[in-house]
Amino acid sequence: MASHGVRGRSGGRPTLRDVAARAGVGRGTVSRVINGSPRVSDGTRAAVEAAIAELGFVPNTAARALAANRAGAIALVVPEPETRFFAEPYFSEMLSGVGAELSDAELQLLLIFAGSDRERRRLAQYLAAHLVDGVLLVSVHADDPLPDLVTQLGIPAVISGPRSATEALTSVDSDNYGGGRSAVEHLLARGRRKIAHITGRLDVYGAQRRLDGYREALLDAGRTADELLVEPGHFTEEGGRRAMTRLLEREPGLDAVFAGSDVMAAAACQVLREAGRRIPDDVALVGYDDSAIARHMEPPLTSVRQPIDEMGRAMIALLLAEIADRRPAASRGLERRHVVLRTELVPRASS
Amino acid sequence: MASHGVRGRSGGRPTLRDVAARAGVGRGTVSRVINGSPRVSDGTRAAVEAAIAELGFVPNTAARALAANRAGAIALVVPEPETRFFAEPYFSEMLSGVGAELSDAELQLLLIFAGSDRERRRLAQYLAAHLVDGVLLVSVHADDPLPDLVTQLGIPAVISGPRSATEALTSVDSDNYGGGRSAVEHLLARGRRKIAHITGRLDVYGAQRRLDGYREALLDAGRTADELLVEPGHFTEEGGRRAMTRLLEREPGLDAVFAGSDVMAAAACQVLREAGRRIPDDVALVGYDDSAIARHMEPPLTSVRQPIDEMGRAMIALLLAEIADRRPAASRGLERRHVVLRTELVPRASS
DNA sequence: ATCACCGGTGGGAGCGCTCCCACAGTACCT
DNA sequence: AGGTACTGTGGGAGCGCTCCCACCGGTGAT
Repeated sequence: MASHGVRGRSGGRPTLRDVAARAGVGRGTVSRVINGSPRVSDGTRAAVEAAIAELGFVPNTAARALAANRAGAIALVVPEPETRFFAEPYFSEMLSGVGAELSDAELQLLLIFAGSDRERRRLAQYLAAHLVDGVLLVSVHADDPLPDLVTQLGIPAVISGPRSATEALTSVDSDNYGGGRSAVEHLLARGRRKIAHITGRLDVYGAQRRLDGYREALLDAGRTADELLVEPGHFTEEGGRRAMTRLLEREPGLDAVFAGSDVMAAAACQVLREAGRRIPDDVALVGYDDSAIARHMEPPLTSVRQPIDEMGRAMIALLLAEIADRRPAASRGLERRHVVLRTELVPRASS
Repeated sequence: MASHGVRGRSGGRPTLRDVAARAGVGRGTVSRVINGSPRVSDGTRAAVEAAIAELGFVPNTAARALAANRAGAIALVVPEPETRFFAEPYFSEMLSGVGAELSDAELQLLLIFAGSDRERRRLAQYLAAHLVDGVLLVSVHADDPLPDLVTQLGIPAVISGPRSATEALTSVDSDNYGGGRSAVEHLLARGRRKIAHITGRLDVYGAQRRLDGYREALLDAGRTADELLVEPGHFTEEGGRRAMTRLLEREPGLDAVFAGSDVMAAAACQVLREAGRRIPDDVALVGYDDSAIARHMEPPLTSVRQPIDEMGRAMIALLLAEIADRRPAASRGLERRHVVLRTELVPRASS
């Protein structure tokens, strides 16, 4: 008795061949069924599906990946240390959007931190080994070499905040310009006259765009955008505090502040209060992100909401398209896709 | 010209066969080198390593997994919705311990949430497909069917808080009993006489053990453990608030509270203050977890620290051993391993 | 009736690796 | 001298899948 071909060593699990035998069809047909090919008659498909159910067949991912030359996984790369990842609700929300959109596709999502040099080297190796079919990049700074590495390796990628107006990678972003505008327009509509702006790090493109929105909203309203009313806050609590302090010294007559993030708005709020200013009576305050902080501040903070989970969804959709496009290897490098989602002002008691 | 065997379609990447040709050795030898087999002479090994470096060879994971019948990945399963995962610093710290210990092993870590029914079904499929070589289970409730599923599928697993004293799975835990004791002993040493305890959910084994430690420390000190001084708090802020309120009504003369978690301690702190009690003058307070909350409370909270990152490390070490043990399929089911790491009381101003 | 064509199907030939058997060579015993 | 053992090595035979070519029979055009 030859023991040849009786059953593999994969823990006794049925294989595609077993299914084919059971259903009385060829291996190719079973493969077509599990891959949803339209070139299978209804009767055959039903028979194969029955056999799959009876045997409890689950395709072997490794074999699939090997034969089809794809990894069956995509990576969400966070160029930050883990601690920041957990601290920022931004990532959590992004992750849930990504997960939701991905749950249909039979792709595994890998979460990769690239905060330290060590981790970055590991990532580079990882990408070089083509262990993922595509990459999602979030929270990338303007001078980060990561996007170039990815481009160079020819790995499909989508970035979640373009690094500049001429971003080479397919990107998803929220309308930072519009968000900045809406904050200012809201304050103007409330009768505020002297509106200051605490910016984020201006090497982050989104922060720059919020500033642009702030300026142009003022100009369009027939005012001059006074540069003395603009102060950088670097997206940090400490930066926000310093910026607010300086603004108060320089422009004690201000009656509104638009902060580039909720964290900075919270810091500004403290400084204002310490200076004896009441919110919103003396000074109106608007933040950005509509994070948990905004809702829990006293008074609750008016803030510009970004549809982060939608952004996650959009990233996956674009990435899947990139991956699919890749096979024909056709017209690459020409038309790049950029999706911009709109923001929404959430008015609360602070303005 | 036959195009046979020239180069695979894997994006032009070199294969093990290319390395073998380049080094002038057989394929088996190259395989031995990359797998660190000792049965290779030094000279040959050097030659192969040189060839690998020159070609920039990276083994194909899928092929490896297929041939060796292993997945090359392990899963960290969190039976909670994502939101809680991000909210609890516990997980973040655990993850970093796990990551640190894992970075040497060439295993991929998958983070899997199993909060919803849908996610659980997905996970079951995942495990059934043997896409991971082992599973790390954290934060599992006593009645969760997950551990049984894993056992049934014969997947190596380590659990991070045993479900009972007779946990069947290999487990890692901190010394909850000792932690409870140390909190009480600390309060006794500070001269406190009437020490209350707000427990966590008692269907969580660790919470039960903390309670045991509380009781026995009191008995060992020659006091009776008054059950009227024990009140369940369910590990939640709201639960902690209610428990403290009830304790104050029932035992207005208490002069110390040991809470089963920092969150509950924070809630208790509020209630005490509203009741006009000063901390630590009137009532001393001790928490559990030594989380960020403890450090930021006013006054800073004395708390029992668990070495969470060490626990993560230990889990990986045990899991790797389980996976290695599995091959010989020898004496299974007999000796189970249980590691208990010691806790440490961190004294601060609240006691 | 002849031919091209197309939906539906079977199965060979790999994908790149690991496992394991076979075998050469050396060393050490009887 | 012949046996035994062990180290180091080569390469065949898969692992379970996808891809693709060949083929079969039924249509519609010629």
